[in-house]
Amino acid sequence: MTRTLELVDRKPGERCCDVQARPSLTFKEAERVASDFEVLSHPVRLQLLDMLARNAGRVCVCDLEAAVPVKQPTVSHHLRLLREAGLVDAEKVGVWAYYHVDRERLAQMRQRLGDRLRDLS
Amino acid sequence: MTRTLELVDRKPGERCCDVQARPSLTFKEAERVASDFEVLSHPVRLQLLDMLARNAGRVCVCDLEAAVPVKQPTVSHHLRLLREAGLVDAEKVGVWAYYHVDRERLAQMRQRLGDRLRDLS
DNA sequence: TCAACGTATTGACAACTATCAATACCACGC
DNA sequence: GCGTGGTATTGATAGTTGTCAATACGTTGA
Repeated sequence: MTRTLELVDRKPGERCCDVQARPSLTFKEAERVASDFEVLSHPVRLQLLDMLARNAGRVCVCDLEAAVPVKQPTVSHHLRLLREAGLVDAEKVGVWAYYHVDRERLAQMRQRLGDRLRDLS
Repeated sequence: MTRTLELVDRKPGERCCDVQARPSLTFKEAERVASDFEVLSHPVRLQLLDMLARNAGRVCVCDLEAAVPVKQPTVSHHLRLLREAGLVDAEKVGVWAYYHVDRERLAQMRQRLGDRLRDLS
């Protein structure tokens, strides 16, 4: 509403618009939001998260490995990114590592992203 | 619930888990979702989208340029990615280009991502 | 102590992304 | 036509990310 454009009667060299639009999102805030989206922007990480979310308990790395089309070190790499983002956590039992989602952190992120998407719409 | 782990009585070489967890998300589906998240995973694109969403009408490129900490070709690059994702559209008026969000496409994406986030929680 | 096993890390490489200077393109007024 | 001004594209470069073979690490059973 702050923007009632008159698209006629403007010449090169003049202001293109009546009102200079301003961002309401600082770059720093945008960086924080972007990093949320970033961790979700890879298919393997989405598949891993999906498996962990659907399996109420814990899932062992070998099952995760079997479910995605990349090799073990790559799975480990993506699991690390998910851990660093706080979305999942791991527990070692004997030689095995069992992963599970951190439902609270995941809910927080979902809330943040939901809010942001709402603001954009 | 398909997963009632017994974390004891397992030895290396045996199955680590009772039930082999399976993904419910194919790699192809995951790729589609990931590409949605990807376009939102850069701070400059988020700032641009934010500006466009908040300004009911159209915003000219020079205002967008002034609002983000990158140079004109880079702004143009990010605007192109947003266009290719279908989230914004452009209109040329004289020498100027005015951008606006595609509310419908944005709403669709919001719906998709909302659904997906719900599934993950 | 040792060998076997599951997982994490390292290191190297390819692929991709972000960035900007230079330039092309196009509409405009003269 | 010509020059000017706004935007898009090109091309080059630097930085980042994804990938996997090789290896390290830690646990287990013998």
